[in-house]
Amino acid sequence: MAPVASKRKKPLSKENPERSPPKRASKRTAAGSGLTAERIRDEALRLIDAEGLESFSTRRLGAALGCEAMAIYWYYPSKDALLDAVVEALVARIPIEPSNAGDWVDALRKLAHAYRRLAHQHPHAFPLLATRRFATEGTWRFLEGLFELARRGGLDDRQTARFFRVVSSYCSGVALDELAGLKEAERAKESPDAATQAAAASEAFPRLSAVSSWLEPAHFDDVFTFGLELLLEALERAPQDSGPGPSGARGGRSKR
Amino acid sequence: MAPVASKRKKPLSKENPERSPPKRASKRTAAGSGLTAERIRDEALRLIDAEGLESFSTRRLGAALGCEAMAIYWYYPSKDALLDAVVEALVARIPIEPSNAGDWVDALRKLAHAYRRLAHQHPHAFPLLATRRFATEGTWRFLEGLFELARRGGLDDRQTARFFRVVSSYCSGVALDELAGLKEAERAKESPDAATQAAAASEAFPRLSAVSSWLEPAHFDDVFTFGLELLLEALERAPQDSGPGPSGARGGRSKR
DNA sequence: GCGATCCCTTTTACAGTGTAAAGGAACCTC
DNA sequence: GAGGTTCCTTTACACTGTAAAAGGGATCGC
Repeated sequence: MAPVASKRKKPLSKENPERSPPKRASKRTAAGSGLTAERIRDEALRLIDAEGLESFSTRRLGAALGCEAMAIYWYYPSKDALLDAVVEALVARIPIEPSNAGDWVDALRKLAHAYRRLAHQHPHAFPLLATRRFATEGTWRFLEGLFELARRGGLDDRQTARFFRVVSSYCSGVALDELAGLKEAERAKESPDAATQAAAASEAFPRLSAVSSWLEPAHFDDVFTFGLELLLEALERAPQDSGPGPSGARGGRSKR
Repeated sequence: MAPVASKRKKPLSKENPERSPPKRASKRTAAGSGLTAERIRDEALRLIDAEGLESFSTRRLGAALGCEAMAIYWYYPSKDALLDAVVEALVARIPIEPSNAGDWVDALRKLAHAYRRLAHQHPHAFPLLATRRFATEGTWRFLEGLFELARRGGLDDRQTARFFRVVSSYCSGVALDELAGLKEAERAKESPDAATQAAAASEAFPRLSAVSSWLEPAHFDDVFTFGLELLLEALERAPQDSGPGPSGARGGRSKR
């Protein structure tokens, strides 16, 4: 949910031997042992989804793949790079239509919903997204199309950037909040200890308790849509009230 | 930035011996060795700020404190619990005025700015906040006051919850995005490798490149305030247009 | 005085981590 | 065949969180 990034954290050992990850369509018979970068990455995602990010390790991944942990390092220079690839695979799951035509507000809305859906489908893997940036050809192409749509809709670059950042930040913020809320609810279900504590709190803080009940998982969809539409409505108003000129500081009525 | 949570992840060994962390004001002379839960937590935060979250370990913390790593475990049942305490100390740094009077929109605005400032002051520690929930007496009191303000402003619980969640999610989303952006910029500065890649991208994706320039650190303040005020303006409109009744589904014109 | 008891810290140990480095074994090209 | 490239395993190292036990003081009851 954030454009423009570079890659690689480590030059993989010394002075870029750049020991080629498997030259696409290796001449060697494909019967080697079935190990490929894609299979490793997919299995990594599967493991993370199944057992959580904390307990994910290269040795466990190796075991799941039927090889030693170190075999992975022929395909990825580090665990970190592998996780980058997992993130890449995740964002690739966001459906991006051709979207040559159509209005950009709706494109942004679809993107927002898809992004949040991703968080719910991969709750354990999603936090990776929030911290890492991703930079893939496909993402760039998609954003290029999205921003072109914005231009045709009459928005200048600054306005486009603002709304994009605002909406995407909102989405990842909400998603993280929701995941924390879900984990919370799970824990509360299996330990009665927290229940009494919550009850005590609701007596001491009646307003907090009343408001919090609207923040529970049952209302997640409602709250998310509420905020998103708030932003999108402002976006729809944006082109016409662009003011006296292309520049000039709008918004921000009061500082801090 | 999210209320209501429970505590403890592990029952600390077996059947709650609950080996008491230092009974406040222990009768024993305070000359023991100067080790206290607070000092440990503060030093932990200092270390994380200074050297990053990744490289923070109990042994390094022990070294910084002048004791063995295991000494920490008398004060905290696990590293995780210590990190919870660090998070607690962090949110305690958010200035919370008495705020008996005043309007709640402004209180929310101040909270938003303070939260983001925290992210910038503790870039390495901040990601802890985004994933963890915190539940301290002080936070609860603060939120109780905030929500009471909202009630006096004419908002019902549902509306209060929505705006609170929307604004706080927005803030943590933006903060994370900005931190990623800053780390990015740092890396780009020291490795010229990425520069060429970026140049290539800007040729292939002119719209993306033009819009992205508005997403750089120089415009962080501007973009953040823009989105925040967008939300707060909607909040200011909220009480009067509360519609025909206390319930009823507003917003959400189109689904997915 | 003298144990017993508590509080706090160090010691030791263990299972697990990421990954550098070297050693095969299978195949391809000459 | 010989030699090189490609993929995978073995071994090793430094480091992690933390359970368990073993001190070492201070303080108590006697």
